[in-house]
Amino acid sequence: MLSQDKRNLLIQRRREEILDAAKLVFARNGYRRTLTDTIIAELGVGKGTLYKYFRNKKTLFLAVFYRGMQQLREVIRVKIEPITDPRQKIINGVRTYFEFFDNDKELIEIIMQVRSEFKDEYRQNFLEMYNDYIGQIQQNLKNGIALGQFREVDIEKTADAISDILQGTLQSYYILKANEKLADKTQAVTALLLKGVLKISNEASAQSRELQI
Amino acid sequence: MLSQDKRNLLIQRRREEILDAAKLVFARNGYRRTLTDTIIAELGVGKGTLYKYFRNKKTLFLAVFYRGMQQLREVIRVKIEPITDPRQKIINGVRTYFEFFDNDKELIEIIMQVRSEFKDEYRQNFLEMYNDYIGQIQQNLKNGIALGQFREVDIEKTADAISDILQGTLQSYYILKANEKLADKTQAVTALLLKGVLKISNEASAQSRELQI
Amino acid sequence: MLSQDKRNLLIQRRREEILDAAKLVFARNGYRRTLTDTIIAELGVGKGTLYKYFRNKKTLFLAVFYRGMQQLREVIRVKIEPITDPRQKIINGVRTYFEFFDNDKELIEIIMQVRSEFKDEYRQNFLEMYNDYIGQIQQNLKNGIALGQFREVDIEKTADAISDILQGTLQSYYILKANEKLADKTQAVTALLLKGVLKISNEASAQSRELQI
Amino acid sequence: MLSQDKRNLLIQRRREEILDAAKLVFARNGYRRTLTDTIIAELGVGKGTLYKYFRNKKTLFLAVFYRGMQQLREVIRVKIEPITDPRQKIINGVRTYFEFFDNDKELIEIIMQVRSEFKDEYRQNFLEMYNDYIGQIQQNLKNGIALGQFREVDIEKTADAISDILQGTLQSYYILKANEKLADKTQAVTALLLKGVLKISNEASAQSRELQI
DNA sequence: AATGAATGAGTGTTCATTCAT
DNA sequence: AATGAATGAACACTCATTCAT
Repeated sequence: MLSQDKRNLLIQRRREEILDAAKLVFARNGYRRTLTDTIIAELGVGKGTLYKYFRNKKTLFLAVFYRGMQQLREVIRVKIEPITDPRQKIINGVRTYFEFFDNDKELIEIIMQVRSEFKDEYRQNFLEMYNDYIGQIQQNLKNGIALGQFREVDIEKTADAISDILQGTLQSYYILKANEKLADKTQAVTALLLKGVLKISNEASAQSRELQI
Repeated sequence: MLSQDKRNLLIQRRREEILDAAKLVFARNGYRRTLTDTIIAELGVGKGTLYKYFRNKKTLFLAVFYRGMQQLREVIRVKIEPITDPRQKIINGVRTYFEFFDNDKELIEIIMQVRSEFKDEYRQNFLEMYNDYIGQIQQNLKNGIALGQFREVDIEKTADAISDILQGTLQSYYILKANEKLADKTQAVTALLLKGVLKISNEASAQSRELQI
Repeated sequence: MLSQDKRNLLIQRRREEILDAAKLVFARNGYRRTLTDTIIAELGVGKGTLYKYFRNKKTLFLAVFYRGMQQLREVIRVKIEPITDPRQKIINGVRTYFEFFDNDKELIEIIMQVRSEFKDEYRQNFLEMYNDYIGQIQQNLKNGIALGQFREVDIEKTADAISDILQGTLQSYYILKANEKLADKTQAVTALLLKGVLKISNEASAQSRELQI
Repeated sequence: MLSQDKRNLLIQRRREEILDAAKLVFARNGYRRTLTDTIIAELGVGKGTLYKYFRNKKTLFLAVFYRGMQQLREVIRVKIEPITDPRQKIINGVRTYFEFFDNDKELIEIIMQVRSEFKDEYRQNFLEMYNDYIGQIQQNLKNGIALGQFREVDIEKTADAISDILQGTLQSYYILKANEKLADKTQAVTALLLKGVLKISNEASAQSRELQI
């Protein structure tokens, strides 16, 4: 009889193995086209084992997603939260976000699948991330404005827009399966976020009053 | 007996009716959860009729999608292509894009579904739109730079980033089902695209060289 | 296009065919051991057809049961209800009940299966039959007593006991698969119900007061 | 190290504990719906232990049943066999039978389950009980007739009918889950068995010849 | 041309039983 | 002797598509 500790360790390890195999197969085939048979074949375990660890296919799939989101949160917490300079925070935030997904491309597929297959679950998770993520962007904008670095933008809407450009970049990367790395887009995205396309902001700002927005 | 023309007209009308009903049901339930039975119930025709007009469920779904994309292209062609001033083109482009989807929210759902269910078909369509859409953004950036309005940005990557922010905005709108209109985001998105968040671009630009990007 | 009437007729006929095949297979193998595949093989139709007519296996099984109970009720209504003489009603009632099941032995199996697999559904049906069945036995006892034919028995409990002897006979017949007919038991059962085993009731009755009951 | 005797005693005790837990769970949920997991949870032992004592679920279930039948036989042997007066034997037999099941209601559920799930095993057991049970009823009828207490009934069929009324009473009690005790039915059942419903047997007997049986 | 009854391939999930520790 | 993690055979049910009328 194994000690309880050893047993728990093995169970935990097995759980992770299942999540790894499932992530691989779900990312390759999509949620619907993935057969539980394919996952267990990948794993080399019996079907009962799968169902011992996860109640059903949906639960397994969402567990893969939640684990990924947890890992993203952790990276944000470690690499981005400590940064205090608002400009630097945007720059590093964008790069870190992109690098995270460069290192875990399967997770992009998983996220896209969750969005369309389990919109409710995705929405809830998305809202939960507001604190760690959009909330932080908002705070960063506030800090930048207070320090005189940033223009007095509409904080909420601008934070949304910044979040959206990241999501959108991920999305188009997912669709086009570009061979380049996401992180290669850091420069262009960051420059756009920080400086926009206009040559001289102030002047542009003056002129834009004449423009019909 | 109807004349051939009249018959064709009727057939065309019936085809549109089917697409309308299918769009409604697909948007409401998603592609997978939509039953052909639900579509014909919405239509009030027999199942054979559906299959007379569309080879299968997938074809019908993609036809709904293609029709929507065609309509978007048409709007872009009429409302955006004629604009020559680069700044104005960005501003109006964003607004027009958002207003188009405010007027056809079901299409947002359809697009999101196509993306995850039929990635290949979506990719192909996406690439086809490059000429009308990303290609136009690139041309606009070139024009703006030539006219001295825009900074000398990396045209391809910046165009991608602009496209991504629109896609991302659509995406987050889709997820959060915000009650506000998409068009309400025009100001914030446009300001970000044009001016970025930095207070004084040139100065910021100078400083950013010190920043680690 | 078939007329609506003709269509309904065909649907009704098909429904009955399915019930017949299902009764055969359920009676032969029992509810649990019956595969839907076996039923459709017996029928020679596709599986979808089965599920078009009956929502699931349980519904189909209970439909077989309910149809049988309906037929029993009908036989009781036609052959037993009209009888007015209390003694004759008991005699004919027992015989009719036994003959009904001699003519539909599969139904005995179905009833036994329902009892143990779907006790709740059986109980409800049993209670519903009280009006047509136990209620009638009670009324018959009352009439017999009023006419001076019957002793002044406890009507409710005696009616239950009469019902129980019929159920029990069915039950033991089911278990022992006797080759003889149920109806052959009519004489013995009826004699017991009417006269008991004692030689002279009155005397016995007197004596039985001394007995410890 | 335990002595062989002590070990055997422990094994025997453990076996009884398993049977007790299994009876409880089988009676509560029925054979099919009972999971071996539920039984071991009730017991607080591992699954391997269960299978050490009983080859499989069916064997365990039938062991519960056989133990109950054995106990019934023992009660009959002790309480009924010694009775010599035929009338008293019927009266006490019915009461003893009912009281036995009042004291072990779970066994009623077990018996009903065995009947429909393992008809063959039940039939065999039923036949084995003929000697102790139906055989005894037949002998009692013979004795009653010889003593002049009982009418000259068809011994086999009447014995069957008497057995059937007991089975049927058990059955309807099982279905209706009456709150009253089975033993409360003794009077009505016994009266029916002994005296029937007719007021004056002899006269009735005469008249019944005119009746169509 | 329109209908809708019939089809049947495809798949997630359960749970009794085994056996390595 | 006892454990409980692992097993995998078994099976009900769905729904896009067809085709006879």
